[in-house]
Amino acid sequence: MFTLSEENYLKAIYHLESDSKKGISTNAIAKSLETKASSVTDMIKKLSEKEVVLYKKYQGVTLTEFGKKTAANIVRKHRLWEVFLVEKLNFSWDEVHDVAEQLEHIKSPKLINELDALLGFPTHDPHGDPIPDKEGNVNTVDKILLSTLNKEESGVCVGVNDSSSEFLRFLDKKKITLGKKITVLEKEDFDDSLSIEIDGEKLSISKKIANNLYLKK
Amino acid sequence: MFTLSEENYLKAIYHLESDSKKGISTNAIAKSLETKASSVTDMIKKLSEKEVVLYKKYQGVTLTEFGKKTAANIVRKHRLWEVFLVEKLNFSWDEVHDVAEQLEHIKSPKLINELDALLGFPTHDPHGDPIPDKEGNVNTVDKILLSTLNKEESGVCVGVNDSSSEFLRFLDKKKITLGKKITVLEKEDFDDSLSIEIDGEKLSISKKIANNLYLKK
DNA sequence: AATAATTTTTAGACTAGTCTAAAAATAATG
DNA sequence: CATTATTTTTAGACTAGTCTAAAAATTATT
Ligand SMILES: [Mn+2]
Ligand SMILES: [Mn+2]
Ligand SMILES: [Mn+2]
Ligand SMILES: [Mn+2]
Repeated sequence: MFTLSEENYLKAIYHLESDSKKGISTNAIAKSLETKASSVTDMIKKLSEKEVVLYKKYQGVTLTEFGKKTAANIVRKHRLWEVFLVEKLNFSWDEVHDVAEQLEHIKSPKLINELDALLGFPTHDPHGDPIPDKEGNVNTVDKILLSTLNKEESGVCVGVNDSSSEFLRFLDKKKITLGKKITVLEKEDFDDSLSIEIDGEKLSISKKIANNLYLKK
Repeated sequence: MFTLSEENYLKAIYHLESDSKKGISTNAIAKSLETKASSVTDMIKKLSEKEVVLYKKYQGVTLTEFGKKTAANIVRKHRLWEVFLVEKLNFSWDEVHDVAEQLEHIKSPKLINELDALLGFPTHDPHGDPIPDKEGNVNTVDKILLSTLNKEESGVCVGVNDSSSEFLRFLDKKKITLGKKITVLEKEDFDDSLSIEIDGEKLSISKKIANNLYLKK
């Protein structure tokens, strides 16, 4: 069994690994958990004792297979709860994160299995992120950033890179939701902004937005 | 805000107060939380600082109004989650307690309001215990123990005194569920056992059972 | 009322998790 | 390659929550 704190560390390392491949640095973990490097070093030693990470001083950490499975299961719970909050409890996608952050630590295999069934075995959370299965396997889709599309190309919204409330509410305001088709009409060299078509309407989109919205061609 | 531990102490005191009226003793709290009296004394001081209990050395504690409201809110959450687990996730009434014990500490007013609505604003949990409203008010029903009924009298099952898995599964086996009518056919002076009628069938019930089943006349 | 039994509190210690400040190791730079 | 700069680890301290053992207060019993 893992403590709440250990679980949060595991999850942070899991997410950092999916981006960077190499050993995860103490500082990277500290930044992602808004804690201090010295605290991270302490915790890493505990996690290493528990055989969920491999650790050699000054070399960063890597999750073991056991660690990966454990972390994936926490992510699974987090995302299933997010679906529940949106589908059953009328939360909007920018309200779910903090609550899911708590709910992901509830210990009960039956609870999560039944929740999965209640929700109809969803494959993705409200932000388009894939839900790991019971074994910790994830279906990674080949999604690309809107900013990488060329003029005339189009795709369907499938996820966000930044899932802050601010960004999500911005998307809501612009009526950009998952599942909608976007076509790039124009790319401005000057400020890298885009002119896109969505819902048959023309919309101007900044570089920052285009860098945080994932599409599937 | 209260820590998980503080919340568990508050809830324990709340339940003990509803039985005993007077100041709750250190030992009683220790017993109910399976901890040591010295730990209780420490925690009581913190709770007293936070103005949720009144405390004078060697005199036991009483909840303040604020403390009562806070505790009732935790009980509210516990019982709403129990209803959710039974109604939506196919848990049986003997499986819900440990999970609800964790879920009751999740912090999110919106979560609990929406859950309440999803469940159709239930008034009682799966064990027949009343669910406090948002203000912490409880609808106490005048329920009586089966053991207090006289020969020929009858009532409807509305709750349990002991909510251990063992007792609840025993009731399941005997098909004694909330809402069913029970009539006392015979009272044995020898061992205080009862002969009852339920579902048109005759059943023999020990003193221990009769002391843990609540009826409403 | 005096003594014994019980309850409660205190004193001191321990673990988990965190922090600051300093030391050690690694990486970057001229 | 020698010197800086950065990263990481260690050392020591702090809080929350718990425990054991001993002291103090209360309650029960002769
Ligand atoms: Mn979390
Ligand atoms: Mn998400
Ligand atoms: Mn609890
Ligand atoms: Mn209950």
